[in-house]
Amino acid sequence: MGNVTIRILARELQLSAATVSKALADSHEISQSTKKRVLEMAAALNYTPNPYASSLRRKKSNTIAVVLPEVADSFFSQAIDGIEAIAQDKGYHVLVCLTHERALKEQAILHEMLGGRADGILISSCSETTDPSSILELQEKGVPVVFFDRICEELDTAKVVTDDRNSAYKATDHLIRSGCREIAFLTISENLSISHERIEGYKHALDERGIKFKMTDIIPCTHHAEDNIHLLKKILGKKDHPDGIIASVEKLAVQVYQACHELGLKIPEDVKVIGFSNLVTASLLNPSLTTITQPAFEMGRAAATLLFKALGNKGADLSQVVIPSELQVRDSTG
Amino acid sequence: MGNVTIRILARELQLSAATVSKALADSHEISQSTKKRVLEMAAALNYTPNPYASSLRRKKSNTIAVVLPEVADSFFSQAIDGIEAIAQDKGYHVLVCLTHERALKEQAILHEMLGGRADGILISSCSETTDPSSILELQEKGVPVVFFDRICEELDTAKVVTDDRNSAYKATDHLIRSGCREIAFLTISENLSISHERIEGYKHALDERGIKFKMTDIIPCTHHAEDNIHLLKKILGKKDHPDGIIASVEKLAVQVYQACHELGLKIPEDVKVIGFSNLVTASLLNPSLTTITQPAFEMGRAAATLLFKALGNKGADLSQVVIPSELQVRDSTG
DNA sequence: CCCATTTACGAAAACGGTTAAGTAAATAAA
DNA sequence: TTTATTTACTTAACCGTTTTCGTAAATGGG
Repeated sequence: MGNVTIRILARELQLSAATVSKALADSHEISQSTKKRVLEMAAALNYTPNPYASSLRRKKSNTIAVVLPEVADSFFSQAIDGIEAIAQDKGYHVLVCLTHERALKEQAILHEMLGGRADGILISSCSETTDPSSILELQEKGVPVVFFDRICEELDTAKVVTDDRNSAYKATDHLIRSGCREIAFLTISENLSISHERIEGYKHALDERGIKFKMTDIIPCTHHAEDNIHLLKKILGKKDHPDGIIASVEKLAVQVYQACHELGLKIPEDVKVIGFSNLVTASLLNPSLTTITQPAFEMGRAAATLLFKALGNKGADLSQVVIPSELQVRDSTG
Repeated sequence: MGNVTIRILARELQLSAATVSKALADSHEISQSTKKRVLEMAAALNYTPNPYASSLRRKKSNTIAVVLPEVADSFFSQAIDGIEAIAQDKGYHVLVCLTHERALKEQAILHEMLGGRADGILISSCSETTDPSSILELQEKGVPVVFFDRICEELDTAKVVTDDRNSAYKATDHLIRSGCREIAFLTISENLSISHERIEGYKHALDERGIKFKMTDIIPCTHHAEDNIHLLKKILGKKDHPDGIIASVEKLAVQVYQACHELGLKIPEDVKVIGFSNLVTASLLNPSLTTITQPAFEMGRAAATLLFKALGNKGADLSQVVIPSELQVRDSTG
C-alpha cells in the first residue's frame, strides 16, 4: 500500500529524487558516501523500484517475449529453458505467450507487442499461415525478432534452425537401409518451414535410392491426438500398410506407438518408426525409439543470444544459425 | 520510432487525450459517434497502447508471474498450459520465472515482485528451504499468492495440491500387494511439502501392513541425473536390493529405468517401480510404467482460477483445493 | 590570486495513459 | 419559463523513474 517510492527515499535522506536515482544506478556523478547512504536506506525501507515507471521512462522493458504454439512439448519446454538461462543471465524477464497453433492468436499477440511490452521477440510460428505484416511492423519499430525452429522463410529476420532437410534425409535413408520401401511421412502442417524442409530431405533420400515419391505417403495430421490415432489405425490397419513411418514432430511419434499398440502391430517387425523427438524417455520406450534429436536447449540459447546481440547493436542482425540434429538409432528401426 | 501515442490520436481527431482514452475504454461518457471515429482512427494509425504507461497509472499490470523450479518437466509444463489458458481468457500475461531449484534465486524473484511487476503470483517452491518473508511481504502489499503442488505449509495462502499422502499410500499399498517387502522411496528434498506428505502416506501403508519403516529406505536424490543414476546403480547393484521403488518425482522414475537398463535388472521381475509422473509416454515405456498421475493441467487451472478470484475480491482468499491423483496400474508393478 | 575544470548535487521536464474535477450545452422536470 | 439534470467533452494532475540542464562549491593550473 503506502508504497516506498524513490521520492520517499529521497525525503528520508534529505536528498533529491534525482540524486537517489543516480545513486541507485551507481552513477559517477554521485559521491561514494552518498551512494552508501542511499543503498542502506533503500535496504532499510525495503525499497523495490517500480519496473513500469522505469520502462515507461527508459522506453525499455527488460523483457523478451517468447511466442510459441505450446509448452507441453519436450522440444519447446527445453528451448524455453535455454532461452530463460540466457535471459536470466542478462537480467531480462521472459513473457511466455502461447498461440495454441492458431494464427489469429499469434497475430493478436504480435500486434500487441507493438505497444512495447517486450524489447525483443523470439518466435516459433504456429502451424497455420503466419501473417508477415505484424512481424514487419515490429521490425520497422526497431523491435528485433528472432525465429527459431519454425521459421518464416519469406521474412528477413535472424533465424535459428536445425538441419531439418539433412536430418530428414538421414532418417529416410536409415529406414531404407533397414529395408523399408513404403515410408509414410507424418506431418502436422504443410505450410510450416520445418515440414517443407523435412519433406524435401525425405524426397531426396527416396529419389537417391530410386524409390518413387507418392503424395499419398505424406500424411497430414491434426493437433488432436484422438483424430490422429484414428487416422493412423486406419492406415496401419490395411494389409499393404507402410513398412516405415517418419513422425516429423514428437507428439506424432507417441501417437504412432499408441496406434500400433492398439492394433497389436509389432515395431520394428511390422513397421519401423523414427521420430523427430526430444523425449528423455525415447530410449526407454517399448521398443526404444530411434530419433532425430534436436538440440532444443542449444537452439533456445542460440536464439536468445542472437536476440540480445541485436538488442545490443541496435542494428538488425540477420544471422542464420543452423545447429545440427543427431540421428540416434535404437530398436524401433532395428 | 515516431510512436503513435494517445495524444497524437487526439490531435488527429481534434479531441482531447482524455476523450480518446475514455472512448477506447468504451466509457459511457463518450458518444457512440465519437467512439466510432476514435476506433477508426486508432485502427488507421495502427495505435497500440503502451502497456507500461497504463500499468503505472492504474497500478495494475495485467500480468501474473509463475514462479517454479523448471519447465522441462511434464508436470510443470502441463500446469503452465493450464495457467496460461485461464490467464489468456482473462486478458492477462504470464511471466515465467524459473528458480532452477535454488532458494536464493527464488527469493530474488519474489523480492523483485514487490515492485509490482505482477498483480499476483503462482508459485511452486523450490526444493531448498523457502524463506517465507518475501511471501509475507507480498501479501502485506496486497499481492495475492497461490501455491500449487509444492506448497509452504506454514504460510496462510491459497493452495492447490493433489492428495499426495493418499496417493503415496495407494502406491505403497499397491507395491505391497504386488509382493514387495523392501520398498525404497526416492525423494529429492525432505523439506518439500510434497515429500513430507508422500513419505507420510508411504509410512502409513507400511505400518498398516506390518512392515517396519527404515530410514535407510528413504533415498535422497539430487537434481543431477548422473549422480542419481550412479547412486541408484549402487543401491540396486547389491544382492539384497529393494524389491520395490517409489519415485516421488517424474525425473527419478526415468532414472530408475535407466539404472535398471544399465544393470540389466528386469522390471518388474527383479524390482517393481511406480512413479509420480505425468509422462505421456508412461504407457509406452518398456515395461509400461505404473504411475500416480497428477492432474497437472487442472491444478494449473485451479491455481490460476483461485488467483483471479483473489484479484477480483481484493480480499485474501485462503482456499485450499485438493485435486486427486490417479493410480494407473501398468506392467512395471505387474 | 584568478580562471577553468571537476565534483556533487537539485529542479523540472519528460515517458504515455488515466482519472478526478470542472464546464458548456442539451434535455428534462417543475 | 426556470431550474435541475444529463450528456459529452476538456483541463490538468498524477503514476514513479530517468535524464537533461543547471549551479554552487571544491579543486587545479598558471
